[in-house]
Amino acid sequence: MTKPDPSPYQWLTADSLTVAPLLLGLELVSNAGGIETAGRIVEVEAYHGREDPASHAYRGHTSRVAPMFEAGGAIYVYLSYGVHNCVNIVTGPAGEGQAVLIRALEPTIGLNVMATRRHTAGPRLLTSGPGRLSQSLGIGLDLSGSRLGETLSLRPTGPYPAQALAVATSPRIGITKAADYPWRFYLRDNPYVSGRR
DNA sequence: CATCTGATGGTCT
DNA sequence: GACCATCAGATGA
Repeated sequence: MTKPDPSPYQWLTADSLTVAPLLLGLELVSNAGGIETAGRIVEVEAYHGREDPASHAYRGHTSRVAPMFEAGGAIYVYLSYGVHNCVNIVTGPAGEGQAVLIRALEPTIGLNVMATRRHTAGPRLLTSGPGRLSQSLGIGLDLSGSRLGETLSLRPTGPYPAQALAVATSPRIGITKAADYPWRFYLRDNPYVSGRR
């Protein structure tokens, strides 16, 4: 018999830029409220720690961003514009402050539940965007600081075509100096990738 | 299609 | 009191 892997998320302690493209194609599963909803990750955004001006960890360790300084596999949720929750998967070793923002999913499980939570049934409006997908999966601020394997987990899905991986290097909003490294990863031509380019 | 703007609340200064 | 890793609805072309 095979014993369950005690640490199936060990690979998330790698650098956020390494982890980000590996998250594409995986299914993000939520069991919030005891109801299963899920979607395939099609767009992510990598953030570094203290040296990345765009990162919430840039200004150091505060209570809000404390989960970002946990070891890879932790969940960091923040409230955006007073309206939307956004989910990050923390990466890197403890103390680094790295994370990957989940920007878009292709909905796979519980579309009806998502439609109820979102007050719309338009498939593209369910999980195409960080605020939308969090609402669809029932992800609240209370999940910040939890770990994958609790309410949220990752599950492998089928492979995607090699040419589907796309990378953007355009400068982030708020950064004077253009990002000199790739930071946004998405599945090319996937209809659920968010509109922002 | 593109661009603009109001909503709204936690966090930090 | 300022600042947002966003979204929906409105308006104009």
